[in-house]
Amino acid sequence: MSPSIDYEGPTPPYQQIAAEIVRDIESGALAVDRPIPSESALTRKWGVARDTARRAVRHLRDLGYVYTVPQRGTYVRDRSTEGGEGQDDA
Amino acid sequence: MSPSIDYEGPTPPYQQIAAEIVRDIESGALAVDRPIPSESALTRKWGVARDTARRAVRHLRDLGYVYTVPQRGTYVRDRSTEGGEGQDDA
DNA sequence: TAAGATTTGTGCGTATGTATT
DNA sequence: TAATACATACGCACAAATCTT
Repeated sequence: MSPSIDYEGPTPPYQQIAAEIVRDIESGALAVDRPIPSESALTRKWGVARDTARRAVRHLRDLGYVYTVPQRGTYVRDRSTEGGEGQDDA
Repeated sequence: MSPSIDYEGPTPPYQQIAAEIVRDIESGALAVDRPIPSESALTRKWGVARDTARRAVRHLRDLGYVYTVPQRGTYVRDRSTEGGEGQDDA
């Protein structure tokens, strides 16, 4: 199913994209240590600018859902037992 | 003296700008809870794009040197005793 | 009350450098 | 050599909140 951005609501596009990826992670659609869609992929999939896709990825990193390997890609992080720095939410 | 960016070295411009502000903070030139130069000011002062100025500010935030109040400005954070989340460096 | 300036937040487009495959 | 992907940097624009006049 193709996602769509809501430009009217209060939630910024990059957060909407991040939320979608979070759902994919928590549902298991995106497994641990597997790459999430690239910036280009997100750009095409959502019809947004690269910066927006970048913000989404950065947001996920800030939330601790993923980790980025420079010049390689961004991967799903294991939030279950690895380390204890997992910030749950609010 | 007017600062200048070194575009040749390995240190990206936004980090050079951030480092300069860190020096101002640690020297006391920028006091706690006082605003650091705005993004526009940094843009003019260093002759860089706003994106670069924003990165510098974000970097300072990531390092725990400042905090940003939306639509207000970015201020020097008290890293001495307030809270214990101060990440010293590496 | 209103207008204007200031500042941050967000978005889009593009280019270059570097590393990996 | 080429495609892919990330990091960084440049440009521009508008919105929202704040502050000043």
